[in-house]
Amino acid sequence: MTDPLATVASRLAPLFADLADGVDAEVRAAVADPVVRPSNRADAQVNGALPLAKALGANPRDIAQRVLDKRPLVGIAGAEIAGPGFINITFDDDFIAAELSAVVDDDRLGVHRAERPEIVVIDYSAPNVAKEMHVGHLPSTVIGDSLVRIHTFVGHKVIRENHIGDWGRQYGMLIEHLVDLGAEPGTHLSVGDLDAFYKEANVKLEQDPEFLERSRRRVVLLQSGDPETTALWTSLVDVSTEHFNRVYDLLGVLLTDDDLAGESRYQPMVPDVLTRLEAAGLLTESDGALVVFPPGFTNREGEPLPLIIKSRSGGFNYATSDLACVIDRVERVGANRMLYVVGAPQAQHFQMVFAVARMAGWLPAEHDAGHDPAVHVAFGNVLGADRKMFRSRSGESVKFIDLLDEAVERARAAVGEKHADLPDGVKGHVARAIGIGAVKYAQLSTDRMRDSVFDWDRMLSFDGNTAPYLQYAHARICSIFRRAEVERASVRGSATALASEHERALALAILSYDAAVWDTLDTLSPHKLCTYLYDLASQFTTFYEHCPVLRADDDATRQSRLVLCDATASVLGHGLGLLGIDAPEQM
RNA sequence: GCCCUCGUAGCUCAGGGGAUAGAGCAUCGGCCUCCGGAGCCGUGUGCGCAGGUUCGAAUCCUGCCGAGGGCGCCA
Repeated sequence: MTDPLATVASRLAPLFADLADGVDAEVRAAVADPVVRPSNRADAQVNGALPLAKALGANPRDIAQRVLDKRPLVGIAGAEIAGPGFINITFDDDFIAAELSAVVDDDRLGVHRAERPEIVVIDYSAPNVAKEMHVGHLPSTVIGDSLVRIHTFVGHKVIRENHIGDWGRQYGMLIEHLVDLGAEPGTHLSVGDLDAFYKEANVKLEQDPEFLERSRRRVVLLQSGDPETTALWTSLVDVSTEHFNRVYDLLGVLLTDDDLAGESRYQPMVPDVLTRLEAAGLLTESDGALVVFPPGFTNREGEPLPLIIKSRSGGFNYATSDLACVIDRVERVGANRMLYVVGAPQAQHFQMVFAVARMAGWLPAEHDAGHDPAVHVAFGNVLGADRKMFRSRSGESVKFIDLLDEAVERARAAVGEKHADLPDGVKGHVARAIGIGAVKYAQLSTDRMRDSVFDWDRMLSFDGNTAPYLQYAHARICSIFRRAEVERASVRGSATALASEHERALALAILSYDAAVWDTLDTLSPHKLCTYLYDLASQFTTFYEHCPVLRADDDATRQSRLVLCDATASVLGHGLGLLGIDAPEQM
């Protein structure tokens, strides 16, 4: 734990707790928090004396003074009481320097591990078989990938699940269409354009009664496990996953075929869901369907809203397989926690599924950390510059692969223009890092609950809170070392002196990485990490502007500043890595 | 009709009980022979509205307005 604010908090907390001793137990928990926050008047400020004084009926400044009388921050920081009872904290330079060298030496860059590692299932991406991936899959795929990386980094065991849509009534028509195209079971398909394929099948379904009937029969065959039908279905899934993998490879996310956990996988467990709900006495018949009524949900007429387990026609729908999923993840996988990275419109669905799972006693116990065992990590839409759903000029949804190709092309043009002398091989790699990074970062850098606006020029800009800006900062630092002909690792044991405010500010920013990562994790909000990295890069730019590194006045200063450069680059590179974004050494 | 999410500067977004609300872009004005000018400094404007809780509210609560979404057998 290198977050300096956390260090202060840990020193002050017992003292606040002591003073709060006489307070009613219920309010004590809240009032004993020192409330250490960043400040624009000092390195940090402690606000906890005010509420504590209120609870004790005492003077806040007196409370603050009694805390400081114990001299809890010796060797860490100076403190003075300000205003109505704030404690302003100014860290000792020696303390910052010591913490910094610890971070520089640490391959975790100061980020502490989870105290209690958990098994975390993260459900994300979830494209549909026989359809091309489109922009709509961007948020889930990119946010999910980042959450996977961050959870893994702090020591959780992460189970990636790509809950692809590979089951349902539409597979009857798709398989029949395959048959019409002359497909043999087991042969390798090359369905050129998945979207066109899907549309063709759909047209036939609407126009050809004979085809419709065949499709219906085919659904039954599929559900009953007919070998030939299953083989055709499998080839359809295979050609789709090949397409998914092309997207994932170009995008640079961790998903592989091993992570595929389509709806089909959970079909065999569906009867068990029914049995268990029945045994728990939760199942009700309503309008011919078997349902569960979780309390608190109502329909348009104000009547109780059911979660439908088995439809009137005898079919199961996605609520049922989602419940099967919960059971599987908790009982077979051993999940302590499940994250569903799925769009906000499905909020009510997940609330109901979680409610029913809880009623049935299937959810894991909540941990002491207080977080929910099942969380819908919701996000808003991707909008165009016109604030409407982002679409191509022809009004179609934009294909994911086209989007990524365009991103790389645009980045290639920018790189060619600005750094024409890069070797071609490097240029291609850099173009990809910048283009893909720009798309990912644009998605990750805003609060996921808000709709995001897709704007090529803004996301590819080298100014502002963008991937290229961060990548540039990183590359520029790498170039300092190249120019100096110094190995970055070689400076890591050197002493640092924080002579100027800019060096201090940069060092403190580096030390905040721990807090930034954990804040991101606690709120499942990658944009907090983005904001931090942008702030770090800005601090670096300011530092670099004011503090000559290679032209420093003396060797010790130069060496000290090289340490700051190295640490900054390490955190930038690592932080971008947690977002799933590459940081080239030159660009 | 009920429920959920969102509303912060001209634009795109941070900040989500703490003192004087920040950044980028755009505007305007300066600076610097610059260790990668993909630079630096300055400049103006803002918390949708109204109540409430609190020592303290952009932040929490209620109502209203506005935008989007959801509300029984699709996923």
